[in-house]
Amino acid sequence: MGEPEPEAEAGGPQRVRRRRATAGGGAVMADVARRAGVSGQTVSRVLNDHPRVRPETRERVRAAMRELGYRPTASARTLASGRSRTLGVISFDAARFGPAATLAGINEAAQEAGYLVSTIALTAADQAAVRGAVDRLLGQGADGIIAIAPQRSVGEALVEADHGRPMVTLDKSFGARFPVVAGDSTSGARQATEHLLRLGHRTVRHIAGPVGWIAAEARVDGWRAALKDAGAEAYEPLFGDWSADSGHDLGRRLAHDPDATAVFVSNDQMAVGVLRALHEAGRRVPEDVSVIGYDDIPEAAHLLPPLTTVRTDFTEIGRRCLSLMLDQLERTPEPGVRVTIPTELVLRKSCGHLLRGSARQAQG
Amino acid sequence: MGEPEPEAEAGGPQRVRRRRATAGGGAVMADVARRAGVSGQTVSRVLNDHPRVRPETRERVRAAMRELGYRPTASARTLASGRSRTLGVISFDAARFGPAATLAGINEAAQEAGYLVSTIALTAADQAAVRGAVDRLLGQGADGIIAIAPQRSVGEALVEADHGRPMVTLDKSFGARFPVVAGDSTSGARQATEHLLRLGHRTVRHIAGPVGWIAAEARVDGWRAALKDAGAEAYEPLFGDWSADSGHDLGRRLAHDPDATAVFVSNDQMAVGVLRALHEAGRRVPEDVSVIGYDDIPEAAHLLPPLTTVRTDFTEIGRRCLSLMLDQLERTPEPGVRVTIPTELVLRKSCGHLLRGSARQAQG
DNA sequence: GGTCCGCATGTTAGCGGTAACACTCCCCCT
DNA sequence: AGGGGGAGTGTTACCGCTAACATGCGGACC
Repeated sequence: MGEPEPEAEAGGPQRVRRRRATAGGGAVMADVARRAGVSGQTVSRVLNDHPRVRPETRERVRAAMRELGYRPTASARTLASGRSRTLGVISFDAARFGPAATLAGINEAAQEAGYLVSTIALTAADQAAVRGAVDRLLGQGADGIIAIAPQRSVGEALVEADHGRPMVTLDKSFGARFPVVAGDSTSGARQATEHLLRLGHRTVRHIAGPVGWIAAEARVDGWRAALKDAGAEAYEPLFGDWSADSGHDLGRRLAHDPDATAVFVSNDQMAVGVLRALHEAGRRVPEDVSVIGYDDIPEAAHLLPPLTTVRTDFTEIGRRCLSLMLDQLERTPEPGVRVTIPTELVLRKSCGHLLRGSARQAQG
Repeated sequence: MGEPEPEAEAGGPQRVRRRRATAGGGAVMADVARRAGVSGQTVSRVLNDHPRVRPETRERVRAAMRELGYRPTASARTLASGRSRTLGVISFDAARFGPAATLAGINEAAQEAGYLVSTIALTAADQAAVRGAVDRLLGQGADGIIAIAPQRSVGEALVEADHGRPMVTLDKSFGARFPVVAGDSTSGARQATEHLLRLGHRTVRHIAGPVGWIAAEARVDGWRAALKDAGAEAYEPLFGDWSADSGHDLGRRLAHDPDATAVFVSNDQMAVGVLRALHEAGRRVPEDVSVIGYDDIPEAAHLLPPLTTVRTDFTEIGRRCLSLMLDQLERTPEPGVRVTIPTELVLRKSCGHLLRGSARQAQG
């Protein structure tokens, strides 16, 4: 049955054939070359769509590849060429909607561009962890790194862990060192606040994201700016941790303050908690209190009441990250680009007019 | 200033030094070896924690690595050893909470085990896409593949795309071909249904996930089994697409049927839509209708009313996937293991007793 | 006191590709 | 007719690392 091993009985203790690095012991380039009657280099050229190959030869090589089920070995290509067609992504809080959706956008776009994505999900934002992640990704041969750096500390660690390869970051700018993509949090917060003010509320309270988070702070800024422009009083924001639990806790504090008639919440999850706290305290939304969230998670339209919120297109953010990365990788990079993804206020039913001290009439 | 290029002026047109494959032009093993005064092989041994190295030598090599900022080149290691310490993950619907949380669990556990994770997020469940993903992952040198295969068709495609490397799948079993991890959907659905029956409801309606999804069908089975055991009538389930939007649509249909006093919904997102539909139709939860969801998303506790639901520990699912993978990779694999992650009914406020034809008294 | 053995380390030959260069043809121009 | 040049292909030398084998050395053993 078994084929005779080539040179199986030649003199002396033969070196053991080393395990192949290919998956499933498949064919390698030399096998394809032999079968197609060409050199390895020609196979390589076919593989890389090099123009200088006669169509007929190309077809012969392709056929040989198909027949042998040939699959190029990425590590060998990477080693020889210095390019891996792999991108590294560092993410935080990957289970939350925003980051997860952004990640999905990056993945999708990467796939279309023929890149593979290696992800490292970090929990701690300390410098050592970030640096370690960058090291592992680069060691793995990543052609570039996309870092979701939602916290200031992460951004700083990233600058620390500097390296030669292209990089794109999300949310945090470092003096035009790397291109940055971000949702326009300041403007989104401003829109939300102005909408509430326009409805007649004397001022707008704010439940913010945690200190140190870029987006959270940008939203605080936008909110504060809108209040200032309108000459409205700015209460100190309450800081949550993005979770519905924290929204609920903080919402209870606001619920007991009869002066609080309008709340801008820094994300929809916390808004869910706020809505519940208000409901439990017997304050109706939007009749007594108006609430605006942020992000427009898919469930926002179905909350009770449907939540007015600021929509962020996370998928688009992810796609833009990727296109910026490709610019750096394959075209002439513009240094220090900053892409801002516009936001849109989505009017639903959680806001109402404030008329002579009492709130009425839903308006979105 | 510049060091003299070694052999820079030796005879004739020198070959151009090829670009290094290392990131940032860093040091390579030979540099470390030279600096430590040992051979490359010894450096390699230190790198791989080989025991046969004198502690003193080991320390010298480590110091040299540190001083040069040496970082091993993964592609070279992979090429030479056949192992990449990279795992491939194929996921679907990566922006939804369940898959995203599972992915996060996998990532976290992989990191602890020293593996890197490459993710391919698929949108279409067709065979070609799945096969392509497997090919790319293997070509990239993945040591094994974890496939989140929530749909029957994906599972079948996976069997089709068979290959030599270890594999772990999520949700779908293929006659004990690969180890499988899954939440215990059937039992979770049964618990939920039985709880509602125990509260006195004559029967329980079901809003199911889409046809073809393993978990959705398992929940239908569990629900049906519980009804059968109790001798309760089984209405045809309504099939949604997991989204709150579809839950809202389907919920409207139920809301107009006064006989519908208890609903088991196949995930929490759809339940959000159902809650809204019920509210809009003027049917109170839990007084008129009891609702149970599935998954226990972090917001479930803050819905109005707080949602009774079946908790699934997605992070644990992810971790178990990884440990099963490691078993195959590094230990003696048990073939065809099936790990089932238990579920737990979390009682909150969306269910109530049905007394003499009218519902009352919240009980979780 | 020589042999055997095991530890610590070095040497050699790849892993599977790609870059640079060399080499044929064959056509076109002068 | 001879030379230049480009298209198509082959040759060679690596990329950075590891497996297998080889070597040197000191101590235990008889």
